[in-house]
Amino acid sequence: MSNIRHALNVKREEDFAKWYQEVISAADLAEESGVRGCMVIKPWGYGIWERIQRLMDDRIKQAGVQNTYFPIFIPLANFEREAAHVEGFAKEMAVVTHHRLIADGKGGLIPDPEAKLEEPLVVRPTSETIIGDAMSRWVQSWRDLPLMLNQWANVVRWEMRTRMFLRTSEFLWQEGHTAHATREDALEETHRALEMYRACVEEDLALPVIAGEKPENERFPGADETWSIEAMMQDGKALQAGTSHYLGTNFAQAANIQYQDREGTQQHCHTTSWGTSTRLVGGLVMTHGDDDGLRVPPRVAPHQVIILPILRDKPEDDALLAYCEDLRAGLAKHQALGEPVRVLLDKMPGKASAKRWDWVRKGAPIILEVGPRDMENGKVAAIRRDTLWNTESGKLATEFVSRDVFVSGIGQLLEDIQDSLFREASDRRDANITRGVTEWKDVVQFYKSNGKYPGWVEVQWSKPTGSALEKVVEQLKAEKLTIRNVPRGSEPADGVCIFTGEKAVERILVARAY
RNA sequence: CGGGGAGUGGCGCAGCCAGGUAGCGCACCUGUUUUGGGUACAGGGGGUCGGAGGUUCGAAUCCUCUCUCCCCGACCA
Repeated sequence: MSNIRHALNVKREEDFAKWYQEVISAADLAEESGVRGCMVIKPWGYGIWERIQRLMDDRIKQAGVQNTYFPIFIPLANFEREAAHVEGFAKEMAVVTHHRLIADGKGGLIPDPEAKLEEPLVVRPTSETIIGDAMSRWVQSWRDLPLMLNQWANVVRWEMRTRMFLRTSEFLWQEGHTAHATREDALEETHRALEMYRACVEEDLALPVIAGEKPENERFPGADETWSIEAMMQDGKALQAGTSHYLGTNFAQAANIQYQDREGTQQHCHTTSWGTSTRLVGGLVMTHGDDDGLRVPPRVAPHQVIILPILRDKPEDDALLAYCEDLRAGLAKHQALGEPVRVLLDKMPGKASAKRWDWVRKGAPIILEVGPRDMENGKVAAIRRDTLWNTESGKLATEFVSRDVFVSGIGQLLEDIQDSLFREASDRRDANITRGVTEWKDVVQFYKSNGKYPGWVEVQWSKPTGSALEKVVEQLKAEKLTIRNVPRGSEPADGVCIFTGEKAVERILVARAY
């Protein structure tokens, strides 16, 4: 318990924001770059992102969506077309105005005034406009629909305040863009993407989420409907982990995406867009991290098993390494969670004990220590990252098991870890959603008295619009609260609106958010 | 972008108020010791003190400007 000596210097309960940063650096995920709001993603962090990409990409392709790549630069005129979109993004755009540098005469360089672009290019904050432009050329007939595209790319949004992975000026993501003949088809796609995100994030990243529709004030600029999956972090705040938008015909009208229907008349397409980003890595940290660093769920772990030979700089090391290599090959032949087990034999020089703590902080699901005596006895010393400590003794809960038993059970073990991480997170999430609050003062009181771990509150409302909604948003803002979403498939409303006192029409989740 | 805080070897910090030419812990390297393990001891390497300009005989320390990061707010994935 208290005698446990943790691998990090900051504990979650002491200072969650500081702890988060320490995990990012201690787990070797990323570091500051010196460029405002931009980060360098290091091998372990990028490896996790690559796993997410891989699993998400498989799901995207299974749905019949094709990958493409569009330019990072968007002509200003192109970007200007959709009014709400412009209004939403204009204030956070990076703009390219010159194409050449010249010496400033003081040993430095400045943009060449002679090389000013006739029309500035904006760095994409998202690609609806430029992809819409292509769609207008690619779609002619109802036979061309649906057109379903995706791209993996970087985007730039000039953020006021940034946080590693959660909100950076440049981030990596996937953006799906589809065009359909009818509203029904586009809505179906919007929900299909949302469900795909729910499944990927819950099953692969082990982050329990609540899928639902965003209220009007939280909609994507230019969307008719915005849906999200919301995950609860360990400090009780909500993290939007993925969004899916039904764009109506707004972008189709702006970009002139039309098709000729079976009757020969021109119709505007109904489009959708949906995205998930490197923010998911931040969600992984704030959901599965503990006071010893990160815990990576096996499905997204670049390496699921780390073999650490206890090398002693002696001739016997060769035999031990051969034994470990044999162990590695044996494990790699097994399947876990539908894929070959990913094993790393860490032969890097250095003390095994120091390397063990490095892997603990990084969150490799299983660490195997193999010394000469293990080799002799045919055993391995196995450490499960998700249940690291023996809380009674305050020591690591290392298990000495027979090598053969361990190898044949690896698939089941990794599955157990994946499941238990998800269960731990979803139990915590469920325990911290409070339902049945009917008075606004109780909501205020709730957040006053649960400052450390606010959690979420479900309330009923009358779904006001326009200025009435603005008033509600102001009221929430005063308590640092936001409406997360209207959970999909929740019970119908049966009370009165907590804000207006009118008859309630639906249930919403209220929370503090990242 | 407003308010507050901070940038000193890889990490965490002291020194700055009362200018004199850089220090501690961890990590790292070498050696010895130890060997079911976050070992111990000894020796050693590494920093133009975020950057630029200024004051001064002399600046990590004082002044000006600037960049970056953190916290709070406004904005947002």
